[in-house]
Amino acid sequence: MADEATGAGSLDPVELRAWRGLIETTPLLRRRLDQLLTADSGLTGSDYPVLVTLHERGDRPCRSTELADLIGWEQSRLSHHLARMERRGLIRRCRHHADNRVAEVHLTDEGRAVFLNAAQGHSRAVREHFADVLTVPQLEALAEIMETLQRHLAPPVTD
Amino acid sequence: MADEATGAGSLDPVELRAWRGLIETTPLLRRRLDQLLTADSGLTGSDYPVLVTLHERGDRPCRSTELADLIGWEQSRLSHHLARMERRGLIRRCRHHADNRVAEVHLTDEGRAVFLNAAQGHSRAVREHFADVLTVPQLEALAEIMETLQRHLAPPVTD
DNA sequence: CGACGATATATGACGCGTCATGTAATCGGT
DNA sequence: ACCGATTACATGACGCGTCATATATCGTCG
Repeated sequence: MADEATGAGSLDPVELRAWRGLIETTPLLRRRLDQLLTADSGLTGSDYPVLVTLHERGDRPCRSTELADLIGWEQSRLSHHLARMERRGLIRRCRHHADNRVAEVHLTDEGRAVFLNAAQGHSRAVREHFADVLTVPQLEALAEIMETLQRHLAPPVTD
Repeated sequence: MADEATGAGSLDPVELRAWRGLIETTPLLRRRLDQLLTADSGLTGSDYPVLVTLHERGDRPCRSTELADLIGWEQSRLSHHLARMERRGLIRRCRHHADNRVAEVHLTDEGRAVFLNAAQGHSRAVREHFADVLTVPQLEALAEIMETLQRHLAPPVTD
């Protein structure tokens, strides 16, 4: 077994190209877009999904756990991030009247404004650095690939 | 202009599926593999490329900047990470005799051993959660997609 | 009512990654 | 030999994300 245990290891060339490409390129892409977003709105890449989700819900308040589910984050990650966002005045957390454990998350006026102001540019950036660079079949293939990978990561309950 | 500025924004459904799939699934995949790697070797996902690269170079020492280039990391990221790895006894840094600025990075015996011991399992995990889940055409498509994206991120010098 | 388990969220510690900055050594011209 | 520029690397501060744990509240059973 002392072949090339280089991490490349037992992966053949296509597998390796795909794997390394995915694992190396995705963070670069994310970072680039984060930088653009931050430059023109002061938001970070992590703020974005939170703001999108809250905005989509309009006035209906959103409890923390529910928000975490919608975004697909761990609860503690969300808690930390909400703390940072609250400090910056983007959101507010208030206690639920009936159940004092739950925190209802609200977009502040400023949060909403900043988000609305950022959304256009962000979408444009995603197009420019991602969507417009690929063909439609490539986008379809990518979407399917990601869905496949995700299905295998989260084995259906009671696997 | 007050259409759906939801971040979905001006992206059509395929674009959105592909984008969100990529941006959400990749970190999950990375995390899963990191957990497996850590569980069975004590290495983190970030240690891996460093060890691979040093191992591939065999005995030829590697200066810090060169290593950063090979891996594709920022210099300061590598410096921080080498500090952590050095603390754990995986690598060593020594000053170059001729040019006292450069730090030559060496794999320690333990580092090499831990890496060799981890490589098999890691490759297997990559197969299991990634390569084996996709078809060969999907792997090829993915590799090409990533190469395309990367080309567009790093505009050839003197764009 | 009161203890107890479950639920909702917060917090602390720690590794990771970025940006800005610091420090030391070398190079190049004069 | 000297001085400014450049190179190589380290460091500090800070936001991010995870894991383990704390805290408060609620539900329920006796």
